[in-house]
Amino acid sequence: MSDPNPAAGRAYTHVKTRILSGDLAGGTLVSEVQVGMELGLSRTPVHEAFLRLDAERLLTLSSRKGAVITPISPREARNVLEMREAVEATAARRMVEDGSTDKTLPALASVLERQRVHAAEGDVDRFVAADEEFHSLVIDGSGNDIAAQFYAQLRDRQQRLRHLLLRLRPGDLAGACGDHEHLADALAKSDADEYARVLHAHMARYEGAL
Amino acid sequence: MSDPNPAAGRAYTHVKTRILSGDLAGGTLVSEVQVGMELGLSRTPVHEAFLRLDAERLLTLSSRKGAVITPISPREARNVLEMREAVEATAARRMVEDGSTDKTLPALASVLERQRVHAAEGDVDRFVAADEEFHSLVIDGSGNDIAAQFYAQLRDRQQRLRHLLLRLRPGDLAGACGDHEHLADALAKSDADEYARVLHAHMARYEGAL
DNA sequence: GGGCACCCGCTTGCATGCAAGGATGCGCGC
DNA sequence: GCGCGCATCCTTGCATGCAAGCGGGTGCCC
Repeated sequence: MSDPNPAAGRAYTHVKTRILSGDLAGGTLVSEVQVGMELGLSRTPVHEAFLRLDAERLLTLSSRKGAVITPISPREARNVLEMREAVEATAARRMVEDGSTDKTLPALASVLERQRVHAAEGDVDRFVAADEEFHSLVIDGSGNDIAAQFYAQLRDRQQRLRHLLLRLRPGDLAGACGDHEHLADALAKSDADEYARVLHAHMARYEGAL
Repeated sequence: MSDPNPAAGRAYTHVKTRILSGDLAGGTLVSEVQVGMELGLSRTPVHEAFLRLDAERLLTLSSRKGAVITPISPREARNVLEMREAVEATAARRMVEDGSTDKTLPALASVLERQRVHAAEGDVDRFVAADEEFHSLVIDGSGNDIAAQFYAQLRDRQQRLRHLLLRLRPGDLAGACGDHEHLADALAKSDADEYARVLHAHMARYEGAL
């Protein structure tokens, strides 16, 4: 996903990073030549990058006018969290149905352990990385490729929200760890409904924070 | 979505149609020049089309070898149906929470009526179109853009499955209509849980058919 | 006969040229 | 002063040229 072609991949990563970090604000008009100059590339690979980003709804190409960075709608946070919840609850349910939780539980425990350390140290960046890893493990464990594809996009959008809006308060970190512990427990008990309930509360915590 | 640029859009639609209809089987190697010749275009717009289709996972670009049509995995049907169920149940739940079912119910009733006619006439193609319209109305009614985006992709993938595998038996049409009636009723009663239950059964019906 | 190297044709990646479409701002007419 | 039209600059859409990577087939050598 990160090096399909040297030039096009570089352009893609460059622009995407700037969008997700909030460096390029919504509504900004960017041109292919401009980005190309910055990276020493011609328009072609930049155009490719723009097409991919357009498919991800991170910008909108309008013919012969340029590309405008998609503004974040007020409903974006709710939309993202709702979809994350839907996808992940379904993934957990499938793992329970298939009896394949055993393959994922050890990895979850390992991530959770690291996450607790980062929470204690107040290392928010690593904490967030571990948080994402935890949820991704569940998605991947389900074996549903489409869920994984969707989840990757949702992760991007949430990253963009995180940079735009406030950072998590350190006090929330411990609570999130507790949530994850409950989630892992629910999986260990093969209780998909409880997983869904706890996940819903977990998302509500984030929604409150945004 | 269907005419971003004249040439690139034509190439995109052309190739996508052939993939979804099963005309281009999984594993087939297609080249840009080949498609360009067929449509009287140069490689550039065809390349654009390929990039978009790659983003939708309908084909895979491998550098300097060509584009291979993504084969349908044996798990594809289950993956698609699971995600459809997750997304649509969430959409219905939001409509209930927001009390916005009233805006959608009349349209649902209208589609349902048409669908019954098509079922009675055994017009499978129109029936399927109405079926898709019904579900899309629910998704759109939720106002979750991301859900709509995901659902559109799922619809494409399901269309591909439908063409690859057996057609629906006419006997199923009436049953599907009954399901839709139940779904609309659940929405009218603002019972999101019942909607989810009926939807699950509805999807199981399709999964059995594949 | 078997194995290896090379060459050729295929493919795309990227740069560039040309032309068309849209927005802006200036100047003219009123 | 106000409004309209035009010219210009900006943007991208698409075609094409060139080079590089990959695979298949052939021919050589052993």
